Amino acid sequence: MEMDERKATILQAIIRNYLETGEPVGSRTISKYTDLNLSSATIRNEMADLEEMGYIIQPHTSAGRIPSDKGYRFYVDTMMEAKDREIEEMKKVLVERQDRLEDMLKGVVKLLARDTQYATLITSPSAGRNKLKFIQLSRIDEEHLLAVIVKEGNVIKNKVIEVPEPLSEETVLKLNLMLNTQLSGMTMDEISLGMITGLKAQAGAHSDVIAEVIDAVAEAISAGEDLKVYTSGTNNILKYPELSDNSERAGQLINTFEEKEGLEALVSTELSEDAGTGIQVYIGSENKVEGMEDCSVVTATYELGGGMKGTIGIVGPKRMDYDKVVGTLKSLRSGLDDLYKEKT
Amino acid sequence: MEMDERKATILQAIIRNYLETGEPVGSRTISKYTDLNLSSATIRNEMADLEEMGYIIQPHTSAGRIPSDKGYRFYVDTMMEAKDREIEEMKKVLVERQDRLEDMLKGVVKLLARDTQYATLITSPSAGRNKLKFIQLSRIDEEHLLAVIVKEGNVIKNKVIEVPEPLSEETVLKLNLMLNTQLSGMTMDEISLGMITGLKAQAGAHSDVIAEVIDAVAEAISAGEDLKVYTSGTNNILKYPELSDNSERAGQLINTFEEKEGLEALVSTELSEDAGTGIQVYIGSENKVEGMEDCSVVTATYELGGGMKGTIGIVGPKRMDYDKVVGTLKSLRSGLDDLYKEKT
DNA sequence: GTTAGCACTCATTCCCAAAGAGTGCTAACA
DNA sequence: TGTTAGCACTCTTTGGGAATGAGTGCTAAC
Repeated sequence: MEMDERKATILQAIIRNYLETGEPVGSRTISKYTDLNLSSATIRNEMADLEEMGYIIQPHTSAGRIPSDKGYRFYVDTMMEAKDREIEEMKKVLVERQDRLEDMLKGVVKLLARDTQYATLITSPSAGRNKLKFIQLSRIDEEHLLAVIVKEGNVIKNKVIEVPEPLSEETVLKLNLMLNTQLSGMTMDEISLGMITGLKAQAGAHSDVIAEVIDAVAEAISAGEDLKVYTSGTNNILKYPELSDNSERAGQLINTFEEKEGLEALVSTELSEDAGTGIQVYIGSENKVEGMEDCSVVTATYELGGGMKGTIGIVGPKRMDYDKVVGTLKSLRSGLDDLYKEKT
Repeated sequence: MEMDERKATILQAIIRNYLETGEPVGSRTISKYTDLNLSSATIRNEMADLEEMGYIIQPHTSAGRIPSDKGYRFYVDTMMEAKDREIEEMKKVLVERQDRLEDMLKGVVKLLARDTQYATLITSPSAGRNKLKFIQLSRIDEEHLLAVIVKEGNVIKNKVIEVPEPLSEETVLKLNLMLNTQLSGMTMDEISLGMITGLKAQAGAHSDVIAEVIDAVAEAISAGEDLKVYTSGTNNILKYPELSDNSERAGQLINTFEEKEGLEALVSTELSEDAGTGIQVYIGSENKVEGMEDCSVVTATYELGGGMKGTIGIVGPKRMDYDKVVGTLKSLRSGLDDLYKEKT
């Protein structure tokens, strides 16, 4: 059996209709819905074929058909067209350019949730290169030292270090100089054990301080730099009966969103061939997050320049409005691009 | 009509039972449940009285009674006894003393949610005194300056400032000195406009940098220092039909928790007479958060010493297990106390 | 003051019939 | 050979009682 044009049209019609209503769709509906001028009987024949081919499913005898994962996949792959939707509002928010990146991300994800009525998430951009720019030690008081670690892309990390006895201003200055001459411009890999031992030796009595600073540096530089995930619109999950009527599962989903557990998994798999659009669609069990088998996920990676990359994601039911979602994400990407360009 | 001992016993029995089952409770049940040895008919008489007095409500004729807000209030006020429950697990987590306060708070709130099966929240402790300890300016690169602002309690804020033209190391040192001699130890109120103008004049060509630093200082010092709220167990809301069967409302609740909107309101009202326990109970519409009229909220303030104060809250249905919740919060408070003492 | 008894009220449950949606198959048609 | 009309059949959904049962209020007796 082959997929011919008419079958494709019918499949498309079925999916479209199902996306709107969430109800199984019957042959009669399609007969009227499309402009093929075919009777319901003919449609029925075709539908039987489509079912045999695995694109649609009958929940029970004498119900209409609903798309299978394979059906959705076909739809997404072949029929999706980029609609440049207007999302003026979004751009406006982006352009307002909150000085705190964090707030901007929260704004974006919230707006996106309101616009699409799905659950959304965004990860903070991670600097691609992970180089140390400089370190600044300062005395806070007798017992505490503050280490400020600045990375490429002006990402900053603070750490308070307890010191057993007071250090003189002079000592602090010396340590500062030492650390910066040795470590500036280094990446994690380049900081060798030998170097660390050398530093400690130089520091003499204050080697324990150095050890703590090095720890902080390691923490700041490596460790996925605590990838932050912001979410919004979790409550939208309740709007789709197929996700919420099993309250066990709904609870698990909500929890996943609240605790952010496993969401990185959605976002970290860049492995697919996204054809340069930066947009990826996972249907049903195509995503590997536990409890999300009944959801579809659309993700887009964005760039803010300087190797700052992050991911935006939308999670909804399988009968998601793929057209709209993909369109929105595309505009959003370009919006973020513009933002960066304006800024430079 | 007066509240005598027997009425109180019956009311208590009704509430206890309702907390367990979530179903309206009838006279027959109470007759067997209590050790008063009264027949159901007598109980019915008493219940009629209690209803007249406003402590209980009949959802419809020929249903059992459920407690009214007033009934819960009576229960909470008079019958609650401190049970020192064992929460070894919690203490253990606390004692592990994660170096990052943030992680600790997240851990606590999560554990609390798992233990109680309600939705929970915690606010980051805010330093009571809001004094400036010192300011540190450093050059990041040609165009950027980093301002590190350290407050009492070693709370740190960073701000990257763009500068039109490069500043020499010397200038930065001078600005540093200037800022610190003038501003160290100040509170928000003490920094007058005159002082700011004076600083700007001293800075000469670099007065715009000073302006930005002052802005950052103001932001750091005032503005409730971005009170952070962490939540957990939002999905527990779905476990209580009286909250979740109206999916509109459930969605709103979940949204409130996700966006943290209005949760500050729960937490900021210290105005009540908490008799030194630091624990407060809001029943039904006693709390002022929109959409939370059907919930009860129990909050406890905790202290980490040095004027660092925060609030823990538990949100659940009105038929919350008040005994358990209050007990848990009490232990938790003392746990946090211990943690602080150990540390000093 | 307490209790037994009884009539009465409602929400809930269950069952069954009717309706309705949709299918698969067959036979007729162009 | 593809399309269509028609029909029997299958299942789900809906709606309406009837039965159930929990619980009350009231009255009369103890």
